[in-house]
Amino acid sequence: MSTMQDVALRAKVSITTVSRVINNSPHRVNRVTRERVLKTIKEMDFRPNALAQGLITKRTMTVGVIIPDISNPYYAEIVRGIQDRADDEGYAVILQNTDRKLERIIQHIHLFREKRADGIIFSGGIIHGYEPLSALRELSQRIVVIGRHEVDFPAVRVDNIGGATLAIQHLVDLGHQRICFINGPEMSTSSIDRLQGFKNALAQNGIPFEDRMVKRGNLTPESGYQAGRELLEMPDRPTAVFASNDLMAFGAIHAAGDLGLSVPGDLAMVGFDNIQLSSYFNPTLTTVEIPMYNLGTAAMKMIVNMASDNSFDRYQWFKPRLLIRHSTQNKVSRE
Amino acid sequence: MSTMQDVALRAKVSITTVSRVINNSPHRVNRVTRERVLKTIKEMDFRPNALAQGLITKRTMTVGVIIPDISNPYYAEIVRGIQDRADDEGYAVILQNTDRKLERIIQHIHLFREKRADGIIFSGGIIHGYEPLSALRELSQRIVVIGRHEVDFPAVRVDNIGGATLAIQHLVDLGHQRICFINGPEMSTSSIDRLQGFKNALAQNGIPFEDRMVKRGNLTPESGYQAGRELLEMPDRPTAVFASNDLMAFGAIHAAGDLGLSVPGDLAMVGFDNIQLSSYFNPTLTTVEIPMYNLGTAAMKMIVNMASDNSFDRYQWFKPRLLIRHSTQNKVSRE
DNA sequence: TTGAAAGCGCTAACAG
DNA sequence: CTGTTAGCGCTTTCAA
Repeated sequence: MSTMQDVALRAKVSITTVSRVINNSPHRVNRVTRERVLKTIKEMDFRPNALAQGLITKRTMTVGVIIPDISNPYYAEIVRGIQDRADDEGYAVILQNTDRKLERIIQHIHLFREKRADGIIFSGGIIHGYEPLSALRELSQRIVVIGRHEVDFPAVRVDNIGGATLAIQHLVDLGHQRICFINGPEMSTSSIDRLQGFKNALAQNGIPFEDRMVKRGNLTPESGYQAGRELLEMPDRPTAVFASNDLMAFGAIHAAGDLGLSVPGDLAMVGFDNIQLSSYFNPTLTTVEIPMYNLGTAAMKMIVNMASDNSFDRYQWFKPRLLIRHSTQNKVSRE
Repeated sequence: MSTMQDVALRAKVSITTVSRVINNSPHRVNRVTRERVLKTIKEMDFRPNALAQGLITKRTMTVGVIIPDISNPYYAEIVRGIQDRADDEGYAVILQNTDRKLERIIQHIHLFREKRADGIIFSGGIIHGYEPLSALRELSQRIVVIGRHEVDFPAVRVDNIGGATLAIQHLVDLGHQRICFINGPEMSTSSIDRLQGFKNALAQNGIPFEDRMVKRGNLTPESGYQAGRELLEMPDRPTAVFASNDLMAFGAIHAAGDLGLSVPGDLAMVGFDNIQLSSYFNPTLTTVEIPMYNLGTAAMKMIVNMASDNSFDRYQWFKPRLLIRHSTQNKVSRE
């Protein structure tokens, strides 16, 4: 692969001049010379070595993104937002999955340090005490987290407590009293917040909370199916189920079907996230919408702002919205 | 951020020695010295600068991945496979979406050249003549494509023609004669192959092919819905629809519902890919399974093999499988 | 077993 | 406007 040296030789200029035209340096370069260099570059199909550039400039135009799992449409959508924005800004994104494993998180952070990523975006809030993230504080790298975290970093957030409350209130308004909750993984901060919202809403409506009304899943349809089955086989079967994400809601609806129960006929169902398929599922899913794509673009934008602007907003909040669809269509009359 | 220089100074050894212990160089280092260096590195939380390393070694331990769209669960699953394998092998992956736009593909290839990615994995076969990919031939980078392409690169492939044939034959065996096809984007090589399989199967069964039986979508549920509606509103309504991916199949099923038609009661539906939700959708979707995750790991493995082994298999084939579920449950009696 | 020195490909003063 | 020079942080001969 050709180097700037090669270009300089062939264009009969110094390597410095080549550098200047490549970087559109403010330092003026004669028009004729510039054209000649440009032509040579094109002829040789020369591309500057980003490693060498980064070594000097201390900027790699790379951001690292750490998420639990790209197969989850929720994260895929966030990543899409990040990437679109990154593309616009000339950044490349390195993606890493953690499956919420602490050791992998740490390993990925090290990698991003070694590669001198300009910034790191961390999504999928987790509870692991202070350690892994706090290590980042010392770094010169820009950090943005999506969601709530133990450590105080610039953040893009959604009101998960409020979102869950919205969902439960909707169910209560429909007449439901026996409402169950399928929660997400315990290390997840969203799980904690959504459970909180669930409890708040019950309390506000004078409905007693019981532990057995809550099952835990790992955000997959499988786990939603499993949790749904257990819930629906309880003697005092719930009339409504709220799931911590749409994928688990789909699983639970499936479980209902297998038990001969229809949604929304025998059971109301509410999800969380509003992934693309929620409006195509049968029945279409009532859910609490999170603007995932915008979460991604906002986080990336923050990373960019941190470079230039010191007075950028450290926190950005997004409001969840309740989308009422067919899975909660029926009012409850009995009871 | 501390450098090897700093470590050397503090450990009272030469920078060379530090390098040797970091790289586990075959060149022997005294045990005591090594321990001391290691201790110092830990104390200072030193991480070698990958840019500097790459500049010299000409290896970045980075692969670029180019796909149409990470929000599509099909690609998300492939990417997951690539990443898991990359993690195991110590590679980082840079991900780029193209939305099947030629200019973006070219732009991303340039980026990977500048960043000196060791390899590039290209998924989502496209038809753009020779140009963008052929430019890659000259590169020192290792290239692997997933799917069929115009240019001959090491590849991981699936028999799309055979897969489509499987689907149609299943429908014919069920008694269907008026079978429609919702195809994918025209630049996509899979679309071409699946259409071919569709035609082949019809021919084999003596069913005439008509252009109007084929609609084109862009692989989203929305486009499947649209295409489904058009197909189902034809005077001689089809009794079965085959979609080029599961997402469009979901959309088409939704369209059927809106028209008061039930699947599989009034209409049989077959998809392609077997994304995770296909077995949770209502009805569960009969589909042609593609081992997406394995496609990803295989491609990444190939990239790795290309580094060490010159006799690696340039082509790897995966067989699609038909998964029969509820969306094709009913036999056709009328007609 | 250790270190000195050269240089990967580029940018950034500093002169001219 | 153009070029010379000194590194960026590391690996790799080559000596000692």
